Amino acid sequence: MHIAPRTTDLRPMPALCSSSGLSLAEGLGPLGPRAVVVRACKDEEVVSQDARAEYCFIVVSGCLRTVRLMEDGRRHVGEFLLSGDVFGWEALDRHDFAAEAVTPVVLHRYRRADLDRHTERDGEFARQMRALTCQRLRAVREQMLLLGRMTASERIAHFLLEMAGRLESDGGAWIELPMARADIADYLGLTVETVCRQLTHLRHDGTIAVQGMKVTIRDRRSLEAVDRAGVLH
Amino acid sequence: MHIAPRTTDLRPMPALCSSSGLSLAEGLGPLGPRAVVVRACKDEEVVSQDARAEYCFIVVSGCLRTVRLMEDGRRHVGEFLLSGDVFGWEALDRHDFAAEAVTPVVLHRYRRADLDRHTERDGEFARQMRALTCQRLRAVREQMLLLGRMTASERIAHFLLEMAGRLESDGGAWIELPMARADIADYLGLTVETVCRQLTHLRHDGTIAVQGMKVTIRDRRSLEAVDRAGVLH
DNA sequence: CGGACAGTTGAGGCCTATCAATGGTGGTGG
DNA sequence: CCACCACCATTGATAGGCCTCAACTGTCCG
Repeated sequence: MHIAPRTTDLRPMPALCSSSGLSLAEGLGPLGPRAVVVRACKDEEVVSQDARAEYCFIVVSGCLRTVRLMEDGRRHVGEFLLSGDVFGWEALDRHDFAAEAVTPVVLHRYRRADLDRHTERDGEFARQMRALTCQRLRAVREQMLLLGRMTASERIAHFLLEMAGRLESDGGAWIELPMARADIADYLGLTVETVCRQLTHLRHDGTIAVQGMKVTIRDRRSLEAVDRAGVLH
Repeated sequence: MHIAPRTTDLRPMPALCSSSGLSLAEGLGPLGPRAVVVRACKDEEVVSQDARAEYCFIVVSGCLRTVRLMEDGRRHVGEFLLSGDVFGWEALDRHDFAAEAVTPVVLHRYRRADLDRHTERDGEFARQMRALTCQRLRAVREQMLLLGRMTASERIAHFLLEMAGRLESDGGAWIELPMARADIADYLGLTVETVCRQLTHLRHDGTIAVQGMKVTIRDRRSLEAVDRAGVLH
């Protein structure tokens, strides 16, 4: 595993509030596994595809992407990881994808062996980790429906709503997308050009406003009308 | 949850060998949760989408599909479940997809609450269930790459190799696909017509032979050459 | 100021979806 | 036992959505 070179201080696991509503920290007392703070700069690889899965991470700040590459260069982004998200826990022997920093990131790193031991001792912690994995599975399955059956405009609408829900809006309605168009394209199974065109289309409709990486949703109804096509009932 | 009406006998959990190399039965002694045998006929729904997740199932024989529907009728098949596969374990509060019988199936049904209790008592069992969930996650992620970035011919090649690996070949090289073309199409994010055309193309190439639902791979190299595009290295 | 790179927009083509028709097969009822 | 029907599989013709290629713009940074 390729770890960012500036691994720094060692400290007990901090209290951390997960954006997904679950906290890895809950249930871990001062006797729990210790975290190593890891930093990575933009586009740096934190975990290599096929690397032995020795560590597990929590995102403290910043954004990462999980990436799979094909021989001929085609790329797929599995998911974006934001503050509070956990990754590396669901690996078996090896990571089956790479994790790269989309922005500069701060992570807490845990030895999986330590967490495994802790899991066996703390039933509540085990339950939470299991729930985390199940949530991940649910999210990935929803993405499968998107990739298999949705049109480009539906994918974009879905993506914008997802990000609006996960990212902090700074008081106003503006959200700052941390990732580039290419990342969005590889996440949605589209090309950069198609992503641009769809955004332009929504902009001309007045549904959204775009300024570089900043986006604001002006007409949430319209977006949801497109996105709702993907939900039963 | 809509359970097949012919729920029958009650019996202690049987020894069962999973096709994925893991057995839910392992680690469960005679004191483990009890299984109810459930049967469902072709196309019968075993679990409804959004139903409360009360039960967990192991496939004893037959084949099922997990299905998600969109308002306008578009359908997505998440995965095919074969003998030894477990489903319902990874649900949180509710199942986020339906499970339908592709062929007549026999299942063993467990109360999730019972399994949860057993999980807390038996660390080895818990580890196995966790590994099962992780394997499922890995499989679903691979499918994401397929849906997001592979061409129709690559998807078909990948599918045939996957099924050849999972299904019993009857001594000869012939495998009997349990599912219809429409199921394959919804699984691969294609249309029925495209699936047919790709199979025809492979047949004309001499790569495979097709007789209805029976398929045999005549030139494995060719298939792998197409499929390998999806794997790194 | 210039080069690199991300984003945007345009033109054209290809792959796959859509629509339509035919062939094959299994089940059912006369 | 066979005719009929429903359904699935297959094949063809056409259209459309998204990709590919290309040019241009804007921005950041050396």
